[in-house]
Amino acid sequence: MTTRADDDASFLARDTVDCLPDGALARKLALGRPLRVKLGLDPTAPDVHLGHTVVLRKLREFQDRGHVVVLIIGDYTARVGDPSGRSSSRPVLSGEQIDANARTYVEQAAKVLDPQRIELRYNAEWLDMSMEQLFALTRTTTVAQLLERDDFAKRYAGREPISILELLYPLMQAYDSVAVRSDVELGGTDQKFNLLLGRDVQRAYGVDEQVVVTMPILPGVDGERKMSKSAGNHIGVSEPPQEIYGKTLSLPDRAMPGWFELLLGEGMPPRLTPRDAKHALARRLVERLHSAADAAAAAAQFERVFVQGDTPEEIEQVSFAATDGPVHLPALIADCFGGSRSDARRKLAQGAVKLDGATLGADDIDLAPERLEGAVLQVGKRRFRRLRRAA
RNA sequence: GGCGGGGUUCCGGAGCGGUCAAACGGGACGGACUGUAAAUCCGUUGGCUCAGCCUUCGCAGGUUCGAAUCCUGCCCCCGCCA
Repeated sequence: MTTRADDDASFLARDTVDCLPDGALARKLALGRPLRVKLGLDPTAPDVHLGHTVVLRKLREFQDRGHVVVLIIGDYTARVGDPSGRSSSRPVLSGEQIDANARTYVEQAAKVLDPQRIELRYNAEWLDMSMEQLFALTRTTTVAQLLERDDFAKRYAGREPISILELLYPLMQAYDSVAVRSDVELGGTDQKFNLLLGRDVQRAYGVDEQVVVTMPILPGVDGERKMSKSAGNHIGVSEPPQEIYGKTLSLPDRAMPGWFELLLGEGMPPRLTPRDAKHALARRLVERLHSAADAAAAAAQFERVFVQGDTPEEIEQVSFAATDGPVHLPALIADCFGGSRSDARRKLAQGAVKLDGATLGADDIDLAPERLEGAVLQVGKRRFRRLRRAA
């Protein structure tokens, strides 16, 4: 016969990659108390993107069944930084920055999680330990065990540097599990090693071992690599509707089924053409992260700007200085859209700049203010500004 | 402690006395095309008062008509052996 716990377990194990060990989740659920489901966060990266939401959605399912999500802010590790040469991506952060990042993170995660059922913890609380305690922790694991991890193995074999601190990270993460008594830890499949190590370390400390749940990795908008901010192929959950919509449409068709599965938890609609399916996907994502009205507006604007080649309904206004003489266009473009004046000149030469729909050329360096007043300045396909003379 | 390899434009990585604002690849941006902010093709990718000028090749000096390239000192990084 199947119990309630078995049912819950099979529901929660749905679309996971690993749920280890076998039967462990059902046993935990059978305890009948709210489980503590852990997720560790890197406080250096406050930008939550769709890739993270795959794991967050699973956490939400736990919450909806009465369990508690324990978010751990890795403030201690961030404060220490990573001394190995390859670590420009791990700057040392101040306490205030970490707090601000954590707040921002929770705010963004709340688009998926139920903020009422989150326990927020900072790992400096327990990692700021004595040497003696550190020794106890490091004794639980051997170097060989750590070098088992795929990326360490590759780097070691390739004679690339691995700092002791990097080796220590998995141990610190594992100790987090000891400290918060986690029943379950979630992560992407790339976290599998660390999550399993958590079990070993918990056992060494005589704590009940956590269940390891891994989720598939979401590919980025390039359809190739894992979605990440550093790869520049991400869609942030806080991005404006228009951005989310447009970026979703840039997804290669072949990556669509995966996105439907991982983000919406359903198969791709079988009857739609790729084009309609992608628009439907984009709409659903904007609806979830913003609202139905925003989604409709984003769809309309996309149609207008990219299909019809028209200007958007709403254009940001910008004022230009009302000098006596002509206005220096490269300077104006640089001010409006960023970049250098030289870059603006190149854009002009490439026919990328339009004024009220008319393409300007490399010779249009100085324009009379009268021509600019009230006009729409466009650079490329998607950047628009309405010009107003400063009073 | 010993031996060896390095620090170049956003990233990776060529260049090793002039033809170097610096190959090539990636990324980014622009154009054409498209259902698409995809793919593909073409182009751009230090700054500026832009047919010219100015500032870049770890830092500081030096040699030379001329240095990313040679010399001296310094700083930093990496691997191997012990």
